[in-house]
Amino acid sequence: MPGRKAKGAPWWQGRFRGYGYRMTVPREAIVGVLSETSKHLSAEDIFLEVHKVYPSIGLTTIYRTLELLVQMGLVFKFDFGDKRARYELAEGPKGKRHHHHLVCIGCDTVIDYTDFIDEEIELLGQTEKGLSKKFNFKITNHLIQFYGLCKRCQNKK
Amino acid sequence: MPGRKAKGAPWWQGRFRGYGYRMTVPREAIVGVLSETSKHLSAEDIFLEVHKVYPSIGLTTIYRTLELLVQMGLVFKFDFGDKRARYELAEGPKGKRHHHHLVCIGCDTVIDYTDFIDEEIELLGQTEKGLSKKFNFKITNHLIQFYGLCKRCQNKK
DNA sequence: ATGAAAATGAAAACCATTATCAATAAAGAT
DNA sequence: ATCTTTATTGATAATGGTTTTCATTTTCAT
Repeated sequence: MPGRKAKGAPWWQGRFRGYGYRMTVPREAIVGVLSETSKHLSAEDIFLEVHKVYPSIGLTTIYRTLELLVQMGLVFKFDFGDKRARYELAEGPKGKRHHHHLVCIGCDTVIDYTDFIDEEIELLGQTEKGLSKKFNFKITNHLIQFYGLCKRCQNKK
Repeated sequence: MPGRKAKGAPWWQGRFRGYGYRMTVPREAIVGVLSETSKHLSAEDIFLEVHKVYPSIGLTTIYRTLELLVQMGLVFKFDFGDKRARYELAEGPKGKRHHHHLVCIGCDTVIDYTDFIDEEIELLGQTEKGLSKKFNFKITNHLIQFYGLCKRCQNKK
């Protein structure tokens, strides 16, 4: 029954333990917020959201935890052109589909797309294999973003 | 005779004029530095290089000019994980081949690769076309980066 | 329950990038 | 060549997201 609200430990706790990290209330809350949105949240966005439930958790902890999560591969960190970094939960067990981004350089709006992912993924797989061998790299991740002007910004000028 | 040191106006001057911008000594110097390296320079790197020849040119101007160049499409701006932005001349008339990046998350080393570019470019072209139509986006650019651990960093831990 | 070590929060520090503004230089007109 | 307009520049200060610091609190194996 995959969609059910489980009472047991959330799936990500094992991940923390596996890395030798402790499970804490702030970490729980932060992953919780990330897992309930499909938006690209900034550290402050997450702070504000967490703050509603746990007002005592500070922004510093948000940053520290996010860094940890990125390092664990549980979260992706993006730069979309506005100054702040954006964070997204990497695909979890019940996760949404893997997607790439379409970024408007006029208004910094970001569209997630999944439409052409399959072909991309296949090519990426081959490319990764080739690059790994040639450069002795252990590839763990990739970033694909298209930049351009959204409809609204095309008309602006 | 494409490889010759021309005495006339460098090729990029027309580009500035075309945008209604003036051609100045600092701009000349900055594009000059970028056109003579294949490294990924930070604003400060460029400042230091320019400073050797024109000690009066300030860092502010470097930033302003880079922003201009990026906006003109003459320069690409990248974020490789160390805090500073990195800049690269977009392919010019005598430019090097278009390339993508392989970024080590251990030491922030960046490798330019061109090996698998052709297949990637073709797929990207199709994807761009599809995305443009579906989302009404005017796509002007793309970013592809692979992340992982270089040989040295794999052995470290 | 207990204690060692990890994690946290408040505040200060950091530092790449931007904004300000008076002085300078580019480019067309004279 | 000089003048005039206006973009551009440089020094300085300000900005603001992110990190550091360090004393306090919390986790979790025992």
